[in-house]
Amino acid sequence: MLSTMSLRHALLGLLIDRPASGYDLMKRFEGSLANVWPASQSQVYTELTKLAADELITVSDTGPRGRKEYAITDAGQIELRQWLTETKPTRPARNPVLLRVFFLGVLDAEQRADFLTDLAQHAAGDEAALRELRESIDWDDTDLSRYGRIALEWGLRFTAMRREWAEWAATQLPG
Amino acid sequence: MLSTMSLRHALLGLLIDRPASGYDLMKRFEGSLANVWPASQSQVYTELTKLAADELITVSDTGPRGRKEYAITDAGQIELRQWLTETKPTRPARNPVLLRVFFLGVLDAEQRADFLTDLAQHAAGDEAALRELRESIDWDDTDLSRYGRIALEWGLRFTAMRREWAEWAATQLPG
DNA sequence: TGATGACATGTCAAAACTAGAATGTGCACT
DNA sequence: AGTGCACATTCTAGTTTTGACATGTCATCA
Repeated sequence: MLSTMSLRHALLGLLIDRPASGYDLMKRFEGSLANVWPASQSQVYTELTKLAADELITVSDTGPRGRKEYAITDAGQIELRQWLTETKPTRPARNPVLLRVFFLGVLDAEQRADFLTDLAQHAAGDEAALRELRESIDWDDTDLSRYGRIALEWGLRFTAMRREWAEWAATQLPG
Repeated sequence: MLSTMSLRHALLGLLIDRPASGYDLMKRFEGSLANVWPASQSQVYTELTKLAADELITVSDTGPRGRKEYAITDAGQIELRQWLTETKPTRPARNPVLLRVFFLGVLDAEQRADFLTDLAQHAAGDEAALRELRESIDWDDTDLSRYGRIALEWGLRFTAMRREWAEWAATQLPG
């Protein structure tokens, strides 16, 4: 059992709000959590089966088309709280962009400049998309809404930082 | 063959500078790339074997204690350049911190505040460590040095952003 | 009634990653 | 001569992730 196991906690966190089926969870994922913890369909169903086996969730209801609605158990709630409060030493995340930056010397001057221009433009695009997302959501008073907004702000600041850095980096290239 | 495969490119990138053994590469990793692409010892050796099998690198020399020195081949150089210029659709990265933020509502007010204070402090600590790293390195005129500096600046801006965001987020918590 | 599309779950193989154990060699110093 | 450390590689076992494939059901509407 690894210390990460974050998909399970993402699912537990969604289920603490209200019971849901795998299909429901997939859709709720897309709206919010997919931005911070992408997961495929097969992963979600596999993890739900495991969570049920570990009795952190139970099948609370069944519906048409074999629908299974899951609800979080007491043990699941405890597990979720434990995970939330456990402070992690969080090792540095992988960064494919910076990995490329390290080896920019391999390219010629024009390609290098293009690379950074591309990054700046992508960041600007992401920034615009997040702004649009912020406008499109009707923020209510629920927890998920409040904390989702805070997470979105992180994204906005991050994209701004990436854009500014890429623009600065372009000025640092050898003439 | 997946589109990522970034460890191979990290190794190719290091080998383009000069030939090295697995052991050498591990050490060079620790100094620089480990910050943007952590890899374990077993991963490095496994990948070197595969790279050699794919003829992107070859054993250029052998030494005491079974040492095998690898050199990049022409095919390897082509592969590296290709990877560097290929523009990636780059899906959103996993973010365990933000995942937790989404579920902060589960905790009580004090725990929530502690959580964000912790984040701010960790970010501040990381920022200080990076500043120290920047001072401790003797930056020369090599490519790795120039681009390493640019990557480090990314880290500095990122940690600053994280700290500022965590401080701001604390002001957004419900009274 | 037939087609379509949303609903709904599941299985599989391959690749990647984690975490460590196991094994041994050569060098330098006392 | 002995000892300890840096050098150096390999293997194993388990977990996670990816990406696809397979299978079937229900509701709606033309």
